[in-house]
Amino acid sequence: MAKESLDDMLCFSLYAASRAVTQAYRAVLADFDLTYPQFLVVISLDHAGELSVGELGAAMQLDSGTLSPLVQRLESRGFLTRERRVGNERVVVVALTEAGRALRRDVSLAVECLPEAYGIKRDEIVGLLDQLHRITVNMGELTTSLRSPAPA
Amino acid sequence: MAKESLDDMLCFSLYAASRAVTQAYRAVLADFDLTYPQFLVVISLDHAGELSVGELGAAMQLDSGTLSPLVQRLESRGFLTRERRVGNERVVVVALTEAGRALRRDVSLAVECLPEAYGIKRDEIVGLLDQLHRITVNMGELTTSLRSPAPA
DNA sequence: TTCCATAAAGTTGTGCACAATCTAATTGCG
DNA sequence: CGCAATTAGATTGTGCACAACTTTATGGAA
Repeated sequence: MAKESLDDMLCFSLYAASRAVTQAYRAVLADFDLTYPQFLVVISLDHAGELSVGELGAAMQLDSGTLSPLVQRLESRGFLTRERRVGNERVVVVALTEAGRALRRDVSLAVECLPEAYGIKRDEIVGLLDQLHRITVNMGELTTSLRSPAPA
Repeated sequence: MAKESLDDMLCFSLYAASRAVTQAYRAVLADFDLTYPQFLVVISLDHAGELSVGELGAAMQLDSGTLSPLVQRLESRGFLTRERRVGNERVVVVALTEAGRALRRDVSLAVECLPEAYGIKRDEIVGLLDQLHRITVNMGELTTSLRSPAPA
């Protein structure tokens, strides 16, 4: 064995599929000058109402190093507000503005057509989502254990 | 409907799973000072013997804007050679050096343990790879058609 | 109350992704 | 041949991802 090609490696198939999907979203989101991660932030905030930067990071699996500048860019364009929580000034709470909610509505309509084009049958989707979640959880735990010191 | 959370969106589940897997690889590859895309280049070259930058791009689905600097970094560390093809000086042919092949062997051993940790049963893998390939192909075509002008 | 550990977000630096542009080599057509 | 169109890579600029570090705020414990 060994010498397998990239297409037989699950890690690469995931990497390629994720980028292909993101590119399709990018093509649609370009009309709104939104990047794909920015789109995810808008979706999350519309869903949750308001979230701290940390909660947003938990939802998207991203740290403040990625989210802070991303959220600042969306704030500077008027799509969301950032304010420190009274009683705990460390926490920055983020919420959509009315312009942000309008954007969410317009963008949702525009991307609605994309999931149909996956070529995945409706009855395959639930199983696929479950497999992807398992991979995400298991790899997250593995990464954590790889970084921890070996058992004392 | 609408108002669904990120975890129910296939695009996000793919994005999260891909990053989680890449992070596990990163934790292992750190010992070799290799990034995940650099690892994929080493695998591809070991598999194919030698490839032009364009062929490497076709295999990895990346353009020269990403590959050129990446390949140059690997060349500067002595893992591969870059030379223009005689008879067509536009083409740059890339191949592993002996050091590159040795790196491939060492890295392969180190990452061998990762696929077992996905938590995906052996008999699920083939179907999952097939679904991911379908998504990659279908989204690639959709992106192309979204960028082309409407049918004349 | 003072001080230290912890927590949350922001900052900095590197390397991808990708669009857009540029340069140079090649092809082909008049 | 002469030269416009094409092709292959490289370059430039923006924005993510992520590690490492800094800043500021909070919460205890002595």
